[in-house]
Amino acid sequence: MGITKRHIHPKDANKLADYAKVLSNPARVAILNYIGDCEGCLCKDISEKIQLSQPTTSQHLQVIKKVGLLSSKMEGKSQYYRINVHKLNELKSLFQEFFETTEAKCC
Amino acid sequence: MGITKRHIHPKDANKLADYAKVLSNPARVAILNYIGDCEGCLCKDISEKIQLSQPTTSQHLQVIKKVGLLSSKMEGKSQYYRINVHKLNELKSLFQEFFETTEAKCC
DNA sequence: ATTTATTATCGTAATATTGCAATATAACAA
DNA sequence: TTGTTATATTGCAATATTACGATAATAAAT
Repeated sequence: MGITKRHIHPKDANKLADYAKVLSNPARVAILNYIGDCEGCLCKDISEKIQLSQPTTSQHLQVIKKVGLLSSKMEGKSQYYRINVHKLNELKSLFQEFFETTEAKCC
Repeated sequence: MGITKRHIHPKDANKLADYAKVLSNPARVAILNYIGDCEGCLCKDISEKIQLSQPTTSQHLQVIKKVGLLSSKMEGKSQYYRINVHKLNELKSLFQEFFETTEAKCC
């Protein structure tokens, strides 16, 4: 089918899976690593750094932004991307909790 | 294209993405949650619990097993799946490190 | 031997994802 | 206005993923 049956799974499972999906592509992980390195990054610079075309890079940026991990502000013709630390910490807690409860249960 | 250009990305990025991909489907997250609850789980029971067909459940189990998060042993006609705690902790550390270094860099 | 129970694999259809070229959009500069 | 620069969007082709029915494979029970 290709379609995931989200409705049959617990909310928590869907939520974690959604966040994991953002991290499930190495280009997006590389983007987050790179953005972490500078403060306010341009799509063009990112695309050069990660060696993907500008349209592809832009699309990945939208995917990451959609879940709230990125914020951006326009300045002139440049769009500066930043990591949303608040959201990053939310993810960090979610994953940590998942691993910890899973470990606690299975032992 | 549909094909991910793994070779252009850093090893770390590919590794994290590979693990994230396993968690990027709510059925697999639900499976890990359920297996955490019991010690040694049957595919049949899991498929009933998560409400997916036996073949689909079996496939998801193989995906999780492939990255080393599950071990299994045959007993009679039953296959008992267990969580590999060692691998689980490896993932936990990897994700934690990713979030922490990303946070440290961006502030 | 035949049935029953459990799991894995194969084949297939539907949908999703990835990546790029081409194009559109927007802001500034000359 | 025209040109330049940076980004987003659209359309598309190739591939991946998801889910299931049908079928095989295995072991125990009758």
